[in-house]
Amino acid sequence: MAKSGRDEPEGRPTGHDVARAAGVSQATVSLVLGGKWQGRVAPRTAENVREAARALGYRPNLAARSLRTGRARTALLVVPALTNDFFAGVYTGAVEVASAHDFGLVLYPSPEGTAPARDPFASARAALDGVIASSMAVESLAELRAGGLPLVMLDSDASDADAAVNFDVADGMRQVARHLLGLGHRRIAHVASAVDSWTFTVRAHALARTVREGGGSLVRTERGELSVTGGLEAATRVLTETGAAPDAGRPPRGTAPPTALVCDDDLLAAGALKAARRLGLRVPEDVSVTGIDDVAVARAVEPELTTLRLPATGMGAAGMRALLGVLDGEKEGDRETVLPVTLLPRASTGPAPTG
Amino acid sequence: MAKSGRDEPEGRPTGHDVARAAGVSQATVSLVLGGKWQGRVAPRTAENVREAARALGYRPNLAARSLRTGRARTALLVVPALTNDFFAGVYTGAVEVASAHDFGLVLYPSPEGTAPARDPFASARAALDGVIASSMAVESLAELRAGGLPLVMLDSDASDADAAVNFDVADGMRQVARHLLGLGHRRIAHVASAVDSWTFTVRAHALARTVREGGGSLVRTERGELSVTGGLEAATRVLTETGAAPDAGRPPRGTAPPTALVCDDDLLAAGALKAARRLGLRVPEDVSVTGIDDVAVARAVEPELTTLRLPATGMGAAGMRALLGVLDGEKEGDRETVLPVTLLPRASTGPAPTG
DNA sequence: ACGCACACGTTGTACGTATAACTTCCGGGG
DNA sequence: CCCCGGAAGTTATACGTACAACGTGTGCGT
Repeated sequence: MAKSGRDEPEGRPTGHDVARAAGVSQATVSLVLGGKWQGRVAPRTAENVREAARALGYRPNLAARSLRTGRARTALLVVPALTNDFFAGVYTGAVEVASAHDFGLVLYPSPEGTAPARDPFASARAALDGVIASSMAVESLAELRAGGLPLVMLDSDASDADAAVNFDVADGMRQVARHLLGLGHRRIAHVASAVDSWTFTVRAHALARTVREGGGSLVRTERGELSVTGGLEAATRVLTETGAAPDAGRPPRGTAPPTALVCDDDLLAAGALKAARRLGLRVPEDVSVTGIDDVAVARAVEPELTTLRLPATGMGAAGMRALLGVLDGEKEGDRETVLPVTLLPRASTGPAPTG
Repeated sequence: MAKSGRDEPEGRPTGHDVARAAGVSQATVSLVLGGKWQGRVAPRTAENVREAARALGYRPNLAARSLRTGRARTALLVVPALTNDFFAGVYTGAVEVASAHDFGLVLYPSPEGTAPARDPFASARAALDGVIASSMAVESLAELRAGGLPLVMLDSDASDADAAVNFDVADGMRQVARHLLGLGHRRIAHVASAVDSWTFTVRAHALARTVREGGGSLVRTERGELSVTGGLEAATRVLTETGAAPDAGRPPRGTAPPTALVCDDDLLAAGALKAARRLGLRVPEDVSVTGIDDVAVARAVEPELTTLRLPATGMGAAGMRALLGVLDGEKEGDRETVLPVTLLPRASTGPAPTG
């Protein structure tokens, strides 16, 4: 079988094989397939080369290319969790832009959203040209920088990165607050993220300020892990310790009970719905609940969540574009992109209970 | 700046830099750091080399290594969805084994669980040594094979792959069926997956057979997309069209209403819970519901789901091990690994209603 | 005293690509 | 008629690594 002539070269065809088939040199093949043959190779010849490459099923050896050029045309996307479809959206957006520029995108799910493993390349060991990191803790950010790679931060403080893409989350929180104020709510509680990254700090400030300016007050803040159970626990604390739940035993401690719960993401909000139900409170008749992100669960729960839609795919796309810009050595000033957010009023918010 | 002596070599240190620092040749560096220096290099020298490498922060150039060896020490994991934490578990298990063998693992989320993009390498463009694919449609499997890469299938038909890892899902379905039969249920409905892959076919057969053998009957099968809304729709059809829901308008069409809904995964089951609630049925008093997978939502919904725990991380780990075995050229027979599953009885199943 | 084996390395090369530098051909202006 | 310049390619080389094939020196047997 293997002895039948060696016109069939060992394994995968290389640029030399294509060159031989097209009757040119390997250098010409590289020029043509690399796209920079204008004025250097006759159109007819170029077509021959492309034809031969197609016929042989030629695929450039990425390792060789990468070795020669020093760049891998691959980026790393660091996300805190795979299971949150918000980050799935970020990935989708980023991979679309990447593909359009013939870039690869490798996904690294940083466990717990905190620190990537000692070496992010241990699992995503492909050679990388840059990193896009989402919602990271500060120390792990430093580790990434230590790699010397260009870094784009998503939804985070921009100061330590080469570029940043953020949501206008302050505006979003203002929209949420005004929505609730418009429904008559005056006593509002904040179910916040337990981790203390930039985006959550901004949310808290914008919420507090807008509520105060609108004549309401932020009666309580409880922090919880960004999950349904985290929301359940935090919201339970809010509702029982403020006396919002009628039969919770504990008396209110000076503060009147909130009529609305603003949650830092949809998972927390879903947990808050569970907490309310367990405590015998109806949503939205007794208490209103809002989320952020507009992930799938926002519409899966009952009642469906009023939430902020954050353009996740837009953020991924913008992040990838920003990274490409940095890699192209752009010195332009738009190092920070801000994306608008939209309030989606649904069934989990309603008029504040009278009294 | 740049003129200050060239004792500082351009960019990242290479094996030659390490060699110079350690007073040996680059070949020796390669031998030592490659681990195969036993009897070829003096222990003292080896230690010197390692020391120099550490001091310089040497990192082998993966592109060069890959070019030289022809292997990338990187595998691709294809999963249908990022948002399902079952697959997150698979990834976790696989990456653990990969890291232990100094392998990289690149994640490719195949949109919709059906076909990976025309070229899986377009997004995960790292050079690959093999592929681990989970729950794929048949035609896309053929595309993967066309790449000529070793392929390990997870939870799928083993015939077309170099190795396979499966759950003992037939046994699992028997456990579910016996659990329900033991609670007195005799009329059972199956909320099945809309996609028709191997694992779901097996589930359906095992369920039907065990129910029949236990003196019950499978009164209905409805298919739905593997999501909460898919489950909501399919379960609604089951409950209304069989007359299980009292005020659903449509009369039963010859079949008595089911008292239990066996769902092909936890998302479907969560949707079924919603459907039951909307139709005024209590779970488990009026109807019992079971899921499969034991993902986070199984405990997030009310009541918590009785479900089958499938060892997702175990599957990922076994898959990676199998791939490594294939790459090492093992001819051994254990091309198929079968993992046991466990029934977790929780609050969504109870005694069948009398009458 | 001679060589021979063994321990300890080194030299050389190839992997496939991109690109700088060089060649060759040809037509036209001086 | 000669030379010059552009078009159309080609030749040569380097990227950093792994490994096969070669040196060296030292101790030991005979």
